Amino acid sequence: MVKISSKKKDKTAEEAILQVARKAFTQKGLSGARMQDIADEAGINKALVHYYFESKERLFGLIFDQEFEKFFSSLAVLISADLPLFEKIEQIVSLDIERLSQFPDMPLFVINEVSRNPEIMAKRLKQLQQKSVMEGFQKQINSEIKKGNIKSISAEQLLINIQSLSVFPFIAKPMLKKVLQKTEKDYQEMIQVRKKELATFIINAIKN
Amino acid sequence: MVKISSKKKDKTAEEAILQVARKAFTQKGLSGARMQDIADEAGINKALVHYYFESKERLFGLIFDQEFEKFFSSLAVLISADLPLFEKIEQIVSLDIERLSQFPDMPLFVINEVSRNPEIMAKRLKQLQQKSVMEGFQKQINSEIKKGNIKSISAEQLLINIQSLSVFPFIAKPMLKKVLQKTEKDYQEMIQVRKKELATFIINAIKN
DNA sequence: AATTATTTTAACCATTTGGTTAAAATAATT
DNA sequence: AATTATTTTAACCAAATGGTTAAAATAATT
Repeated sequence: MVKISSKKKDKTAEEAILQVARKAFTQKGLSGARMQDIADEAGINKALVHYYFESKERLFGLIFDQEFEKFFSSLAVLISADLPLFEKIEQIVSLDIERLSQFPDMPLFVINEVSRNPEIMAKRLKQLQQKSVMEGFQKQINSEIKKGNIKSISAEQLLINIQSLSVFPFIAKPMLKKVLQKTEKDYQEMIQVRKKELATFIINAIKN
Repeated sequence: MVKISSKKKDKTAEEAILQVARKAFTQKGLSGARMQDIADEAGINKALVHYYFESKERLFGLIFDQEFEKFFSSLAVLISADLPLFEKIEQIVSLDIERLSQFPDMPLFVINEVSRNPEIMAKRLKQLQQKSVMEGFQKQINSEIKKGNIKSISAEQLLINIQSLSVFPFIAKPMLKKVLQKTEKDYQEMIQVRKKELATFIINAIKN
């Protein structure tokens, strides 16, 4: 029988656990999340979590991999894309903010866990050939500098600037919300304004 | 006898605990830090930690207050200072990066704990009269816009941009270090370059 | 229908954790 | 020197935590 059957609305236990674990880990971190809570919220027994995922660390590892992927996926591709510099900046900012709006807990989670345990990145970063990506981007920038289109800047600093401007407002959201006394709706509107203005801000900063 | 006596090199137990606890909490967070570890590293008994600081939460609260203060202190003053806009931007960036170099763990710690428990800010933020500070800054910016010196931008967005560009490289340091394949020395040099270039970057972004 | 494999659970277990207590050591006061 | 107050410790404790085990429920296969 082709498995069209029975359950379909209620996802399998395995899926439920993953979904609940992601929420727990991204919000509370590795040390803050509780296996019992994950089991409870997934509506199953704690032993079943271990049955499917062995240990807290392994479950965490799976989640981390996926979130880490979200952080860097498509970014490397975009940086290497064959696009005019200013257009590339626009697309990176736009992509960043869309991605971050979709997964707001992701960057703080990844940054935190990498801070707690930097080694965790070693395995995950292998495939990304960062070096060639950065070199290519630097070439494009050097070319624009030589043409007199933009001021002198390193690919690294420009990239850090772009990511800082995109990511920080999501990482610091709860703090900024309080400091700026904004409601959730206000904050999201502010982010939308940013999405429009940020690329211009960056381009103005470097263009001659 | 005027207390010139005996101990002077070895700080009191209370001070030792605070120092060790700060390190533990800022590096591992509230849930990650262990009272036993704090006692061990301070070279005293765990009961003594409770004797001086009552509970983990209270000890944490003291540390948080101080780190929170570091985050915002002098910033509000500088924003309200009677300085030309561009000069003000230069000073804010400069102050930020010096402060962050001195307390590199502070921003991620504060952001994290506020994310975990936003209410924690309520009490601490009362005194800062943010509203008037922001309004004053907005006036200064509006004036510069009207004079045609800078492009249109809100005080909020400009401030978020400045803080993003300053703070993010410290928050994301372990990650960026790996991604950019930098040694500690390389990274610190990169930060120093930033300290010089950042104000210019921001000013270029807004000036006409 | 009987057997086998898979999924799920309840009941435990050892360790860790924040916290307490009562006594001991030390310092201050009389 | 004796008494009182403060600081420090060792030994506990209860709750929480990650993890295990053996049995029960369910699904798949024969």
